[in-house]
Amino acid sequence: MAVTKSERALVEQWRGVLSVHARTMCELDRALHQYGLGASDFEVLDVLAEGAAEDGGCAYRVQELASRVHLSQSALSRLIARLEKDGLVSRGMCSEDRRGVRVALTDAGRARHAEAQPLQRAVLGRMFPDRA
Amino acid sequence: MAVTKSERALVEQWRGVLSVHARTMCELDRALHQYGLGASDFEVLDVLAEGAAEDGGCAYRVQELASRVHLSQSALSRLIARLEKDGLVSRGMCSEDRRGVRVALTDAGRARHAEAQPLQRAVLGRMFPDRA
DNA sequence: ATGCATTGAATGCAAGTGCATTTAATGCCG
DNA sequence: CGGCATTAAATGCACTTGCATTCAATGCAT
Repeated sequence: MAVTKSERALVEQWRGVLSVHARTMCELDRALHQYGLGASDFEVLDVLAEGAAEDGGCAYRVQELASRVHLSQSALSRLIARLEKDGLVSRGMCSEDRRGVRVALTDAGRARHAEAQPLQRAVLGRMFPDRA
Repeated sequence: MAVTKSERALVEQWRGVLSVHARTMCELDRALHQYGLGASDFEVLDVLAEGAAEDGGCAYRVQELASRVHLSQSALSRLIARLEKDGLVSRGMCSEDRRGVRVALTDAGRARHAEAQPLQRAVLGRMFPDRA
């Protein structure tokens, strides 16, 4: 019976995650669309901006981004291509490994992120009622 | 400063959800592919099977499914169409509202679900280490 | 009963995603 | 040095998804 009960709890837990994820993702997507961004786009910009805050470099390898963001390598590659087309990031070659690509926030990208961040945080605040 | 700290916590919380969701979803998808099912497919079968366990009827309106599963109405409609093509569910018209559609598990669907469920539960068990 | 707004589900369409493959640059072993 | 396995990123492709629209059935008001 312990088995049955914990199974039920497991399923409940998973459903909870699913539910929070779906609702938050959906709201985020809607909110960010105002700024011409999808949730994934913002996620990438956010990581880049955070990196830029720490050291001034703000240049990530695609691989590093992939490990911090929940996207496949191919999806990320295309996403970066889109962001570049919109002038929000720039792709530059990597001096120490010419296969690699360095992705950096442009001024426009930094600006867009700064614009969108408050709204994103507001949504998170709404979706995760205190006890944070 | 409290503001800054709770913002950080908020972001951490959200990233946590994102991370658990992505990893679990991915594993589930891989695991269920063995049975020719995607994660969404199983989610629907699971709801139907659960309903069938409670009352014998096991016939849901599409709307009811939509509210229990995290998919848009259109995605669900197509998903049901796929499941029907694979013979796992059947669509029947709804007597009290002829616009409505009743979706029911077929025997094959029930069987497939029964086959896949243990693996799904196993994955959940692995992804949510105890304290469930 | 007739007409009109509303609701349930299906469908056209464009976008984003993952898998598998490709292309380019490295590293290593002989 | 030359060839071969390996790694980084880009691309072909098929599939799923969501939004907007469509089509059919209701229900309500006149």
